[in-house]
Amino acid sequence: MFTRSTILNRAAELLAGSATGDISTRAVCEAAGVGQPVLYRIFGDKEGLLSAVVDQVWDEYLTMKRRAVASADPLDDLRSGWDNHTAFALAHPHAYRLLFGTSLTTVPEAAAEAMRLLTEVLERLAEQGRLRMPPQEAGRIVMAANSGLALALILRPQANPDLSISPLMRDSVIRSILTDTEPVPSGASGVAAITLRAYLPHTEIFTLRERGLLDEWLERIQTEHDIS
Amino acid sequence: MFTRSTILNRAAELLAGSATGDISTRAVCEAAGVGQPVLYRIFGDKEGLLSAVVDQVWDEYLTMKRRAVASADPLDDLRSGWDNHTAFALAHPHAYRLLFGTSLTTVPEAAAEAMRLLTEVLERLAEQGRLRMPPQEAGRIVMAANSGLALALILRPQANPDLSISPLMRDSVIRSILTDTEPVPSGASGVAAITLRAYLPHTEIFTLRERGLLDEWLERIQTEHDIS
DNA sequence: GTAAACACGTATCAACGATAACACGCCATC
DNA sequence: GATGGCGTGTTATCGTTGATACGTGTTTAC
Repeated sequence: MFTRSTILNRAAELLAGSATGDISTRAVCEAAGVGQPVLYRIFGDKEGLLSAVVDQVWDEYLTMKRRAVASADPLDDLRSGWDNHTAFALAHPHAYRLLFGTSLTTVPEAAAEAMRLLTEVLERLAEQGRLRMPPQEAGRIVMAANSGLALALILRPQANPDLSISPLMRDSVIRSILTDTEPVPSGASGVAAITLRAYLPHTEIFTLRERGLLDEWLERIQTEHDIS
Repeated sequence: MFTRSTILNRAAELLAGSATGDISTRAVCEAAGVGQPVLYRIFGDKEGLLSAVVDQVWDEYLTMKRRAVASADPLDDLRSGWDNHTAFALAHPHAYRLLFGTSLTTVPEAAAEAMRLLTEVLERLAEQGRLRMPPQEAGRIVMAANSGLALALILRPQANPDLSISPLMRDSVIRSILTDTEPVPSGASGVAAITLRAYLPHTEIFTLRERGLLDEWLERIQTEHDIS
């Protein structure tokens, strides 16, 4: 499949160089030195071509992000992830708009992968007891906020001339999903178990047997973490 | 200017009824009973037509919002503004996507007007000393977050099947721009449940069945505390 | 050696955005 | 009252675009 990558590269170049973010299959085929039927046999559709282009452009960004080593504090990863996301959007505005601003019927891959990487970082935060909501919901919030800001920066630069809004919004959103407590690196689970064991007698949502078994399990977590 | 409003109404209907969010000037003219040159003399361009359609669709929403009486607490206005914004986006997905997801060169007035109304509410909050940043910056943050969420709900409904993410994100974003006047509502037990649920996949001290049941119970605690 | 499978280009279609050229009704001006 | 400008509409047409039918050359299997 040599022609496929050729078409993909030329299409990506034309998309990056276009003023409106729209490209024609004819121009792509002419740049790639092939006829139109070749393109349609490989990608089936113009939308199929655009989806493949978006996936390719995003892939280099996502592989770079995957390769990045997790730092000691997941909060740093969360912040740098936001900054990288925003920088990528500004560097590839058309590809970004195709992924986050239009409804391509066949592009779940890049978006799902980005969300997966984000959720990983958030789960590390949750393990430390610093997340005030489930990682999935926090991920949706961060992703929606980040993409909303990036689209605003791309599509309305005159209304958002100041790029410093990005770290400001980043820290605001991150603050809103975190607890106010300091990080508890290792003992978070044990502390959480203690907290819940103290809470159990005051709730009515469990039967006596459930409560008893839950208390046993929480105790098991607690002793696992050597908190006495 | 009777034909202008006729064309505008027919175009809005066709846009609302279209599957892809795209309409052709030919179809609009045929529905309005006029020739194409009429459309082009009035709106100059297809983009001019789309901008006018977006402005018209948004106008009914904005006038409704303008007419709404300011409540005693600007925080209530801010919350209802978020909810109305989201509801409008879901009710008019194509017009919304045209305004917040594409780069119409002839900028619709609607975006600036929506931002102005939002800033008014935020200025009332600032007067009460409850805003931790200038109203303009807070407005950009809230607008970017709200539009990002709305676009995600419109364009990726399968990834965001739960509409309850909207009030969750609303309160998170609002909390992040306000001064810390209110404590975390539910506090320790809910956070402890979240922490332990994130910890469960990484421990070996439970069997698969134990882990599954424990996760269910922790979820029950979490929802009982309704962290939002 | 022959036929089937495959890949590619030529020519073409239907739909689209946009425009030139012209036709009609209205109103102020002389 | 004739006339010229002006707003408003039509018909016919151009160039471009997404998409495809069809023929041709090449490779592969037996």
